[in-house]
Amino acid sequence: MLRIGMFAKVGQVSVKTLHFYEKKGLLFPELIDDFTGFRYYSINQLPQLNRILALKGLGLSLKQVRTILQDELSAEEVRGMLRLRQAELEKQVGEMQAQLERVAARINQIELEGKMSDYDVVLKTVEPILVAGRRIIVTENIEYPMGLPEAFNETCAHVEKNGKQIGPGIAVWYTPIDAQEEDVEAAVPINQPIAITDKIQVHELPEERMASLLFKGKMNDFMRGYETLLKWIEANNYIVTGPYREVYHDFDQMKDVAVEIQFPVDKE
Amino acid sequence: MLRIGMFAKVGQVSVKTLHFYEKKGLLFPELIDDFTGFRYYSINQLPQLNRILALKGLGLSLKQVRTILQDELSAEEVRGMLRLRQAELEKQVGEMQAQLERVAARINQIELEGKMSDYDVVLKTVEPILVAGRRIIVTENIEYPMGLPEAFNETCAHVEKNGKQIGPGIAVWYTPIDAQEEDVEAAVPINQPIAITDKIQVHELPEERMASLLFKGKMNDFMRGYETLLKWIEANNYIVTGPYREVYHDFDQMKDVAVEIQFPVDKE
DNA sequence: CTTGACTCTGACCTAAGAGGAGGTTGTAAA
DNA sequence: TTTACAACCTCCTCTTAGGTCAGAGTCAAG
Repeated sequence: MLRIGMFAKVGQVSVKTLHFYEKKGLLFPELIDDFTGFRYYSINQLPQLNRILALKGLGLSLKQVRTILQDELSAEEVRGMLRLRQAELEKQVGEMQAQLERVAARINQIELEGKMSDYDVVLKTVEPILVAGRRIIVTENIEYPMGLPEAFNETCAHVEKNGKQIGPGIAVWYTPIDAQEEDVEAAVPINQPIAITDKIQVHELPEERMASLLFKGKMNDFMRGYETLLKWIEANNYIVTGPYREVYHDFDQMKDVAVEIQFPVDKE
Repeated sequence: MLRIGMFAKVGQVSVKTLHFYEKKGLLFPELIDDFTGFRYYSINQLPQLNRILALKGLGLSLKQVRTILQDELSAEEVRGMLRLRQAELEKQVGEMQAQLERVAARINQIELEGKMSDYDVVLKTVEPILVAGRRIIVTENIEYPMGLPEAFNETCAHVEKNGKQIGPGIAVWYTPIDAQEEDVEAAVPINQPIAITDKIQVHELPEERMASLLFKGKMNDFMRGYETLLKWIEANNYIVTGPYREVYHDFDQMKDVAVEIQFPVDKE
């Protein structure tokens, strides 16, 4: 018979851990002195403790360990749990490696630019959203497509008359980023379908995984947002999978604007 | 100005999270209505939220994130934190992969044997321990070396006379596991140096990383303990790095014995 | 008999929120 | 104007696997 301290020592755990395992129903001392409350363990209980530690060492929770020990699960069931754990672990390793890449990219970026970038990229999943949109082709001065504000004005006016705008305007670029002409849509979110015209269509922007960056500042700095975002996408080994968007959260040309740039991305 | 629900939606976090970040001093609403207590955020605060999420996404704790944001750490300092995080992550990935191996080994073992093994192997670090020991060479019947019990008796008697035994007897095997003769020591733990003789030496067993298994049962089953332990060592890609030990926690030949087998191991 | 090491219970702490209770406010339809 | 309902408020408890005291009782050796 060993007192708890001794048993803890041979089992290489803390006394608190033994208290805790007892409270959780995992391992009870062979004897508890009724008067003093002292716990006494037998060396024969060491295998039980070792089993607990071994299973915990596979990353199972104490609750799972208790299930295995108490309910004497069959080999099948245990194997199932381990398979599950295996899948979970593989996922976690993958996530960690992705995180490692992001950390490395950040370090790299700091070393190159000497400071933390002003903008941060986040990965988000945007919900599908119903819009009324006017799609235009622009061939001149494609950095600031002249027709886009007008297209938004038209669309907004149409939406006002026939329904209700429920969110900030969205520009959707259907052309590759450096093409000779721009194919862009001025889209306005609505909550239910409205009448269409020959120019203004109603459709749903799909749900997508987006790499997103909120640009805040003067419009003449705007391209830096694109630079940062595209650099991030490259550094993190994503690829762009479709049309990208600009969401005009706040767009008063006189003051600072707030425009979110979103690129749909996927790994590899 | 957005109410918290809206801001949470565009920022892709929960309302709870915004409450929490406020409590932790990470992100305060631009305005709180004194009468209603309602929080109002500006879309201009989205970059702040995104920065928090980006840094958290690197695996930094919220406390670290707050340090970075509040104290406006220099690029150097931030890089230092990220380096630290990188090292930490690499370690964790290594541990996870080791865990993955252990899980796979367990699954394998269940599939081969159709049940969970009766014994569990644990990795532990044993403390250095002072012993009085009698080392003998045995050439006959090496599975149960005839001289070993006598060697223990001698050593125990000597220890009794000159000091005090402070733990269970330990046999230390200095020969490879399948050699033709056994070179084994009957060692008895003591708390301070005692007189030596020409046969009984006093020395310290070193601290070591041990793969350990507690065998409990009849002695004629004892070799199964060795089998299990050696199989485990192989399956987990460890190698044996030195003399192995048997610790006789309970060794009454008439009843079940409790003997711990310890092999010093290292990776690769 | 005293001292020091060991043990007991019970309470509070960790990270990052999730979930819920019970009450108040904002907005839209009837 | 009333009413319904969604959104919001604060406060409380819960999660893991124990760690860290505090205050009191117990054991073994000298």
